[in-house]
Amino acid sequence: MERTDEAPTVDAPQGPPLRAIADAVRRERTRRELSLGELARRAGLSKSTLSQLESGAGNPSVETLWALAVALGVPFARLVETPAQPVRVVRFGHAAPLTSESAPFTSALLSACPPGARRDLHLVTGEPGAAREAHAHIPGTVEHMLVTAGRWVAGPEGEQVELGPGDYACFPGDRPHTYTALAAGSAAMLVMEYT
Amino acid sequence: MERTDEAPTVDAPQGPPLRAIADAVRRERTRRELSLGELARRAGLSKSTLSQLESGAGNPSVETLWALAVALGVPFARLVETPAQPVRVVRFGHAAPLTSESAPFTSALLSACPPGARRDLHLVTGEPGAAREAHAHIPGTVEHMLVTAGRWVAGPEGEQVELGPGDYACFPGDRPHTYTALAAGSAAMLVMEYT
DNA sequence: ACGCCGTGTTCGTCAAGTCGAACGAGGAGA
DNA sequence: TCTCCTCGTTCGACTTGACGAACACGGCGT
Repeated sequence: MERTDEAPTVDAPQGPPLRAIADAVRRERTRRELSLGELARRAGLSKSTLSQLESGAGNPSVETLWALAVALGVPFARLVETPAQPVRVVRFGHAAPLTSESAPFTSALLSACPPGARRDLHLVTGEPGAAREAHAHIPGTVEHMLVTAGRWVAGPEGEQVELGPGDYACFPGDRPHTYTALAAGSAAMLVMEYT
Repeated sequence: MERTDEAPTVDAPQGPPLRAIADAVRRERTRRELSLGELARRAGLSKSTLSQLESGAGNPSVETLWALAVALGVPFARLVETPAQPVRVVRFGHAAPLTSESAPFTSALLSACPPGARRDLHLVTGEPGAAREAHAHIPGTVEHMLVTAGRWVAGPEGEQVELGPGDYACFPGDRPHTYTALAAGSAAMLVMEYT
C-alpha cells in the first residue's frame, strides 16, 4: 500500500479515518445487539474480515463497507463521518483549479458546499497585536478562511495554523477559536457556514 | 472478491455504485481540468490505479478513494453519492434490530434520519382497485413506506415493489409514483421526508 | 465432569488492488 | 518529416484484502 506521503495539495492530510470507521461499525453493530458473526452473515462477509475491520487493522474496499452499511441500515456516509472535523489547509497555488470555460479566469474549488447549508461572507482585517478570540458558535458551524493579504494565525484552540496570502483553511466553528494578524494590513475573507 | 450473494436483509441490493463512483471521479477531475496523471500525482496514486478506477473496473479501497477526495477538495461522501436514489426494501423480520435496553420491546432501525431533515407521518389505507397516483414532490423528498396490513404495490414509475405486512421500502418522492392496495383493508404508515 | 452452542480472534491460502514501467495516440514546434 | 512532450491505457510483479477453517474463551444444560 504505502501512501504515507502526503497529498501535495493539502496540509493536515486528514488521512482516512480507519480508526473512526472501525469504531463506527462496531458502535452501530452493538447498538443493534448484533453479534459480529451475525452482521458478517447479513452483509455477506466473513467473520474474519469484519473482525479485522473492527479492530482497526486493514483498509476495507468500497464493496465491503457498502455491504456493511446496507446490512446495518445506515447511509454509507455515516460510516466514514469523522466526529470532529479536523483543520484542513490548502496552500496557495495548490488548490485543484475549477474549469473556467476557456475564459481568462481561474477558479479553484476550496470546499464544495454541503447541500442545505447556508454560507455568510465576511471580510476581516487585522493588525499585529492581541489575538481576536471568538467563542464557540452553534454546533455544525464551519468556518472557512482565505487570506487575501498579510499573515494570519487562526484556528481552534490548540490547532491554530499559520496562513499566508492565498492560503485557505477551514475548521469547526463550534469550538473556541482565534484569529491573530502577524503583519500590518492583514486581511482575509471569512465564510461562516451553518447547517 | 465475489460478493454476488445479496445481503439477506435487503432486496434491491443497492450494490456499491462502482460505476457511479467512477463517473463521479472523472467528472470532478475534468471539471477542474486536471489530467489523469496530475490528479494521480496529487493524490499519491499511480496513474494505472486511477485509470482502472475511472474505467469502472475494480473496487477501490477506502484509502484510495479518500486520497482522491482530498486531492479533489470534495467531501468523501460526494464521490459515493448515487445521483438517483434507488428503491430499498427491508423485508419483515430482516431488519437490524435496535437495542431495547432489556425491555420487552423490539425496535428496528429502518432508515437513519439524515441530519436536518424533517419527517411527516401519515397513515394510509386502501382497498383493491385503481392505483393511487402521486405526482412528483419537491426535489430531495424521500418517501418511506411501512406496511401494517394487507398488501401493497408501491414505488416510483416503473420501479414498483410488492410489500406485505411488516415490509419496508423507501424511494424518491420527487418522481411520479403510485400506491396500489392488493388486499382489502390494506394499511401502511407513510413517512414523507423533506430535506 | 462432559458436550454443545455462542461469542470473537488468528492462521494460511487465494484473489484482487496497487504500483511502476512500457506502450500507442495525439499535438506543438522546428 | 522528425522530435519532444503529455495524454491515457495496458502489462507483469508485488502487496494486501477477503475468505474459510481452526482456534480459545465463556455460558448453559445434562
